[in-house]
Amino acid sequence: MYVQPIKPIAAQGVTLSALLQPAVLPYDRCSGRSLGVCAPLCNHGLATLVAIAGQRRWAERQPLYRSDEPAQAFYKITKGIVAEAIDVGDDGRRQIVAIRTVGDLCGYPSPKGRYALTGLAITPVEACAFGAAQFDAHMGRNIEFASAVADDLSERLNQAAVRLSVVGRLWSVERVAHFIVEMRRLASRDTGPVELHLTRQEIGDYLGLRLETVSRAFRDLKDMRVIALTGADMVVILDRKRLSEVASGRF
Amino acid sequence: MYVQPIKPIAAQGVTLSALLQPAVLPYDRCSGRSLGVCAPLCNHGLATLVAIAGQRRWAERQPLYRSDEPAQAFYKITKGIVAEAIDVGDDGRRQIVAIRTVGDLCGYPSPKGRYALTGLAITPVEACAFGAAQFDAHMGRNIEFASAVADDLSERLNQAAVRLSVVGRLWSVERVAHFIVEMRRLASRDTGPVELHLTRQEIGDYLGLRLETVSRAFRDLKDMRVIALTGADMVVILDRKRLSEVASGRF
DNA sequence: CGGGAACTTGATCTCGGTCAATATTGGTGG
DNA sequence: CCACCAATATTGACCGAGATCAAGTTCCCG
Repeated sequence: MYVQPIKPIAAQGVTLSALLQPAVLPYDRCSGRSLGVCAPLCNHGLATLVAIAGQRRWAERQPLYRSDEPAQAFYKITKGIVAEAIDVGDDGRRQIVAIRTVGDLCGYPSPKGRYALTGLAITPVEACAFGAAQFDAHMGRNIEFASAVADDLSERLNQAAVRLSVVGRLWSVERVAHFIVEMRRLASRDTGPVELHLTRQEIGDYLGLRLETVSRAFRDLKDMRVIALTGADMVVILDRKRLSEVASGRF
Repeated sequence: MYVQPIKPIAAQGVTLSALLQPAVLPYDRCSGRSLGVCAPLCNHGLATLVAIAGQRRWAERQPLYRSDEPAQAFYKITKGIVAEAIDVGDDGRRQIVAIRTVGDLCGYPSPKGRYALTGLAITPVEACAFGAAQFDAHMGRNIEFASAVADDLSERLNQAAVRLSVVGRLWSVERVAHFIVEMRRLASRDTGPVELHLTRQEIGDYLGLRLETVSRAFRDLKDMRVIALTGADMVVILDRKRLSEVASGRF
């Protein structure tokens, strides 16, 4: 089963080749994560929704959307990793709220019809764009879809609760351990080294730490023989049990 | 318009007088907050949903539900304040994820049919209980209700993002200032002193701080002439503008 | 191979945690 | 109504995790 994108919305930095890419998307890609939203999306009322979807691409470190911008579109990621961030104060403090990947929806608008967060492409990203208004309209017509969206949001809310306790209650080494476990799960491949994708600065913004502290926490985990680093971006997990213990605040 | 509770579900610590209380609930109380959920709840499919609702009460510091317990019921708070918390590690660390009050739904189960969080009555609490299964069923039938739930969840998710940036990126004084602003909004009455309801320990668990640090932050805000304390639980806001500046990380 | 960005490491400082000693408050019973 | 007691809050002294400042080092990428 294939989703056929129609009328791609113009994106900043969109290339001609992006527009010329095969006009079909493997359905399997959609079902990578957030199956709850994906399944009804693809099975029911598909024709309606597909008519409003367009495929878009972003290069590494490009914003998909910015906080406070009028929310014109939602995105369902089909490739790559997106960080959703919020700026704090006016002295450059930033908090990465969530990391999204293939199958996830991102760019839910806040009540006032504007993006609450800034979406940043951590890797090159591809995503299906849905008009926000049409998305809403579809929700109002298709009950299975509405339920699936509610389930998805509920799941995110639980993730947010975990994030909050990580940032609020764990020590730096525990937070970084937790991050590594999360990134392994994100890769949906529990063998081989874990690719982090984020810089130390970004990991810090995700965990509420300074980049130097993140670096030192990696060193500590190395010294504990829990992980090994092969390049700054590649983590080999040596002691999975210990890692998840540390990650959950049990030493 | 009134909601008539039928067949109250047995609650631990429920008193006879609670069961004997007037079998009607003023609708106005329902619409205090989370109007999106409340309105369709009360206007559409009311008969169905009311048939599964029961009124319950809890005393101060009693749990409404506990994390990992099978989720039998959702609650819509009709009176009082509830803290939703999660335990971290096994050394007594605790994170209060959210503070809910009149009109809010709480006790959404996590995917596995168990409560993700522990709900704690901060004040004496009254709430309408809905069977989880019936709630789901109702969502599957009533599209307006499903949309309203999705909107409510979306709103909470945005709140969670703010919470995350508060705990991850603000200094202790800024966090406490933010807490005071939140509690003023919660009281839905922007005049007169703000009642905190939470102990210093609980405020600490909410903000990711120690109780001593919370106490010192209150003193700092007093010294800055931004607030005054009349009793540990009563805050008088002296400089609202300054307070909200501090609360958002701008000194 | 050169240059810049990202990472690591070290030295020092500071905010918040920890431990401990009062002070205050609120609830209970005489 | 008041005295007492336990729970909570405040304050102080000290410590330590993490922030800050400052070099170096490594790793890409052109």
